[in-house]
Amino acid sequence: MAAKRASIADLAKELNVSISTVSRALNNDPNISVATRTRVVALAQERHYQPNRLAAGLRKGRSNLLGVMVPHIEGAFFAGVMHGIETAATKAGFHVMICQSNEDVHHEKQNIETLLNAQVEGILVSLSRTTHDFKHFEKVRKHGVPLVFFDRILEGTDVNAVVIDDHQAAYQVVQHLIEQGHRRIAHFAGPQHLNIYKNRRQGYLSALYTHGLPVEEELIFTCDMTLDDGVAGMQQFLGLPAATRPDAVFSASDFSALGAMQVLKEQGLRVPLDLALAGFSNELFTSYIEPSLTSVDQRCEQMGQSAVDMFLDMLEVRTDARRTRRIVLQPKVLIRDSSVRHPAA
Amino acid sequence: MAAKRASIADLAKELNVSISTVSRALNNDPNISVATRTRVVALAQERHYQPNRLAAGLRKGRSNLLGVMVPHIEGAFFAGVMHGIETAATKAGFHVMICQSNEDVHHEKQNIETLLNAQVEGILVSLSRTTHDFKHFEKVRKHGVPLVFFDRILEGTDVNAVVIDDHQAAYQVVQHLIEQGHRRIAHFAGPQHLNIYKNRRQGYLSALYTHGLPVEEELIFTCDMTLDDGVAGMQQFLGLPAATRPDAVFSASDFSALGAMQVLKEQGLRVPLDLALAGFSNELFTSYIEPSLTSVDQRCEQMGQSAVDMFLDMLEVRTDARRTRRIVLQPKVLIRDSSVRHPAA
DNA sequence: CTGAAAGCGCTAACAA
DNA sequence: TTGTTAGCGCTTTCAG
Repeated sequence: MAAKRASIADLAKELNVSISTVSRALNNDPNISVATRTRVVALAQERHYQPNRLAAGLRKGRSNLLGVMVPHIEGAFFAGVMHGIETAATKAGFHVMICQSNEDVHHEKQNIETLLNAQVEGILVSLSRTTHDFKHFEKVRKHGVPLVFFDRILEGTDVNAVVIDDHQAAYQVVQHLIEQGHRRIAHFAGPQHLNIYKNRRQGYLSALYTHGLPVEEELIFTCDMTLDDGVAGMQQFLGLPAATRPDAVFSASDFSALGAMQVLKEQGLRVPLDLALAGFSNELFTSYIEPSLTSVDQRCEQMGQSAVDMFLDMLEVRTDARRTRRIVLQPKVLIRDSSVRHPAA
Repeated sequence: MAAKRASIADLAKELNVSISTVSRALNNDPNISVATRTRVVALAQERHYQPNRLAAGLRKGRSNLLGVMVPHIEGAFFAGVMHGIETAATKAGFHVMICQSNEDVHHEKQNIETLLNAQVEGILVSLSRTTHDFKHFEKVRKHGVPLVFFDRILEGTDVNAVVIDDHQAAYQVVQHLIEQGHRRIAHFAGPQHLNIYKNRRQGYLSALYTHGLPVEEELIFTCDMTLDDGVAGMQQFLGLPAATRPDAVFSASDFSALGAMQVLKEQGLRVPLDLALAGFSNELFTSYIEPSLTSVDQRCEQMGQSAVDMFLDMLEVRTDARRTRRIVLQPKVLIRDSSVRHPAA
């Protein structure tokens, strides 16, 4: 079947008017009589006319495409951000083109190329875990394409970004742990070249410092934040002499916290009585496991929304692209059973 | 900054060759001398030339865009499918444009328009829960754009689709429950205009029938499959006279099963001892809650992959678009603690 | 209010 | 092997 799509030219011929008249009618140009507009619109409807965005885009130098690259789409966080982005972008008349880096710099580079020659008008990125340098993003700048990072950005770079206040969130979690009477608080830390893990670690350290607790290097386990890493980390902690063992663990990710919890259960240790636990990201399962896991809501939808807003701003004021901006969202600590010494009666 | 993007014409002028020569060099056309090709490629690199896909697409009547519409992106299932789609599409040289219907027919209609005039070359759809009729998809057919449904399709329609064998999966789950000694097996059923829920219900009924068990209408609770629905359903079952109460529940979704589990725990009832539970979808949390929840792996990645494959097929043999095809994937039942009477020692 | 015409960047005959 | 030319479908001056 595949009926050839009707074009503006087709409609024009059929109505005996010029191409530009049809175009105007269809684009709500004021310079056109109501009569002709009605005729045009009617026929367009009848012929199931669909404007060709490729052509319009080519002509106007716009594509109405917004590129998004995430490390992966699984998990509550990125799915939530994607939802926020999609909603905001659609409202602003943009289509969202999505791609995943699979936590791999190589993929990341390639995707940048791909997005660029799809003529996206902007790119929103959350870095892959294996990204240590920035060269592939220089190209984006050179092309004058607005670039907004969200959540994961490279430490020490000056880029437009929307992030949450990881430091503050970590600080609050650890402070809460201290208030619950814990004194030897351990930390599962992530790759320190990523802002998020660095800041969470700093927040952890700040809280200890402020409350006069010493920092014990042996209580900081740096890893990739998977469930298995959490298992390994907890096993390592349990291997310490009883006196130096932690009485609480603040993990920079929910998955590692879960791994730790599994180890504790296997060992017959009780959470939070024998050891308190807190994670990060408010993954769906944190509410459902037992005990429920204290975690941090990262405002994912809001983050997607803000990233799109920032992109739209940059689109308007292309000129002072020199000035970098940063939006910092306030996270929300969610206290749950895994960290409360005396659960409410 | 925003250096104007170099075009083929720019390169041509700078090299004193014709536009088509440059085009050929860049597209690996054999009809060109190695020397000129080298020169062209070199300059292209230096000028950070990016082909303009809008222009190429306009000319070739192709966009390299594949549209995907899902009800929402949260949850393990759709995220997994999206991953499969993105991977397969990228390999085939397509970009993925994503949009969500938010389980709302209205949105769904609108998104179809949007995708169509973005000139996508195909559309992959999983229906919104509130979709009861098909009109808005007729338009897609009329435009000759390949349309592939996955997972959720409308009952009684003849469309290209890739689904899992929900009937079979449900049958196996219920059979397993029967083998565990359960005799009064209840069912949380979803909206019956959707194939997936209808088939799961049929599978449930088949299993009962095959094993000589009666169907009790009061043991079938039809709802929207949310966590709250599961709570309500379980409460209703617990309200039945002791003698007619179910001893197992097969829920067509993990969330409802979880809701049921929560109610049981509150009531001090033990799973699976007092009542066995099974869900559907293999949501992440099903492995992590206690007891772990028996569920069904829907082969999400594979589904995405197959949907893209089907689309690619349709692209090639546009002619016999009359013949509809269906790919049926085999699901995998995951037996976990929530349904096993005597857990392995 | 309407039409003619140029051109966005690229590809693909057809010539040379 | 290279160049010339004609559009893909649309927007947008500039004339009328």
